Amino acid sequence: MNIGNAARQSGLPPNTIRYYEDVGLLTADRAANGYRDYSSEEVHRLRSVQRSRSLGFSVEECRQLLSLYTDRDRASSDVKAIATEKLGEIDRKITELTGLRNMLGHLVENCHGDARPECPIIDGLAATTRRTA
Amino acid sequence: MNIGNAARQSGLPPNTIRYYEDVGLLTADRAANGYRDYSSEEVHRLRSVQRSRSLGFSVEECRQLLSLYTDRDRASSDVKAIATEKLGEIDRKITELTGLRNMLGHLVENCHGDARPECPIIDGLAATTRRTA
DNA sequence: CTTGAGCTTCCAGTAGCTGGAGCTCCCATG
DNA sequence: CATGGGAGCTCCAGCTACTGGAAGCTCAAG
Repeated sequence: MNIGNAARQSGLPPNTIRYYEDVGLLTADRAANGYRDYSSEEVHRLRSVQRSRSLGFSVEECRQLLSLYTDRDRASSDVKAIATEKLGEIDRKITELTGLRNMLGHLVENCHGDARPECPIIDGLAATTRRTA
Repeated sequence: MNIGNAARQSGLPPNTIRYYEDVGLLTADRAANGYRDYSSEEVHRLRSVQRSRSLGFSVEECRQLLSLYTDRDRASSDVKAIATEKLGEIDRKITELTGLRNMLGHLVENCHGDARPECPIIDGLAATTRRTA
């Protein structure tokens, strides 16, 4: 599969995929004509990076996450340590997103949606933010 | 409160806070000596930006999110539209994080944590990724 | 009144793309 | 078989969002 197809399937622009290759996040086979050639496994890796990046993980963190299910030579204790660390971050992110979600959910439910600049929930938000702090 | 204190309370480095001021994401009062002076409200805004950025929202999106509970002159319909749009994104992020969480959770639970390079779950991960695709 | 931590501005550098120029390649159509 | 267009290639410049450091000012403690 060439890069355009891989791009569509992974949700990443071709240039970004090339960039990830440049920085060693992934490798691509080359066809006889010099075109990059992606297996479906590599496309899954691409998707995984796309997802992780959009969730606020750095490229370095993506590298770690990828290594969890790619480096079969890696010791299990290593896998466990990294996975556990990332789990903590993920749980924190989920908690924070859920808080944000609730806040915006209230906003949507309680606002009138008309042109009136009065939104009863907005006043509560500072307090909400304060509680989370 | 001066910038160092605001930095500790918001989790953002001072230079980043100054940068956010440069790009107009927030404003800071100035004390007589020229030092920036932050109210607790502004610290909450900082925390909110820190959180949103770490969750993969761009600075522009943070600007929108901030405006939801700051611009009291904004029409409610506007607030509702933006909030609804962001809600969708947040739900998607939560779903993806939950998927990632489950994957890593299995990894941690089922790996031995010793030096053996055999981790029974790793084989399943490609399939998991495939299912999510 | 000095010392040092913390503040100021400004500027250079880095991470992570993004878009474009200038080229080649492939394939469908005339 | 030629040819036009869409997709690939490399390389490079530019952008976003910081990050770190220099050079200088401020303030509280000793």
